[in-house]
Amino acid sequence: MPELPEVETTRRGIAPHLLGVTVSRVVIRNPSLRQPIPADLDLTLSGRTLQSIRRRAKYLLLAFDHGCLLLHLGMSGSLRVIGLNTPPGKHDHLDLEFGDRVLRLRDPRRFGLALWQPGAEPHPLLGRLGIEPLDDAFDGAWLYRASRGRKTPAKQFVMDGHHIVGVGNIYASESLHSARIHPATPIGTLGPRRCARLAEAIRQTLGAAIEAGGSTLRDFVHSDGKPGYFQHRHQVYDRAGQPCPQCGRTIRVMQMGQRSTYYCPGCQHR
DNA sequence: ATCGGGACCTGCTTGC
DNA sequence: TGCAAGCAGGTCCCGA
Repeated sequence: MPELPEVETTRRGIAPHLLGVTVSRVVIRNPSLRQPIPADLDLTLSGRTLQSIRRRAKYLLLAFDHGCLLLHLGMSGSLRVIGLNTPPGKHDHLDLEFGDRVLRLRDPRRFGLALWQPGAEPHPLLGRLGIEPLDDAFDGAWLYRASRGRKTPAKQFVMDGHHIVGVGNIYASESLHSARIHPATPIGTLGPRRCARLAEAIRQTLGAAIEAGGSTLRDFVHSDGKPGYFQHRHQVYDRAGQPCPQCGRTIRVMQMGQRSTYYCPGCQHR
């Protein structure tokens, strides 16, 4: 499920219900995520008060005074705040109980993560992450500098979290379409103006999706509904064979780096 | 150093 | 209707 907009929507959805509240118990039903959930997490967190929830890339960082719980939703994860004693489903692997409410992690494919990082140091997994696309520092000049000499296709570059974080398969296709750049264009061949267009398209696409997600925040608790932006009509993603909303040409799909890549042969050029 | 491919998992859709 | 193949929004690790 989650690309950056859903992770950010999740953060905003759960934070008001949990900030400043003390963990009463941790229940691990199935520790087998991409890495095992630490078996002693109950011991680590019980009695501790949640200080903040931040996001870095697609990681959610739940900070306590003695360390930080890292959550990642992988391909299929989701988090809900529900009432205590709500019966768990088959793929509800982890509960953080906060008195009368529960933060529940569901993840059918189990590509997610729940890891504990003691102390104030950031977890090593965060060490090699690229720039946040919504940071002021991310702009056309940054992209131009970072991409010189590279032959990687533009789509793979913007999806590589060591360069730019949070741009997943959907928003990579959408951003490139918005910037009118063919996904296979070697990133290093883009000039300053196309770099500026692409950077702006990424910021704009992600920003709009977060805003759309915000419209469903009030339903976030007790709900299994998908965030609003997910019902939103994408311009090219998952629309192969349909007409491009911009120019009417037929949208195509190709494989790039094992992922389906949607583009419009009319709008997007190398 | 950079890049591509395989690996990790389950569930849903598609096609025979 | 049943079954197998193919595909899905992420990331890490390996080898060329």
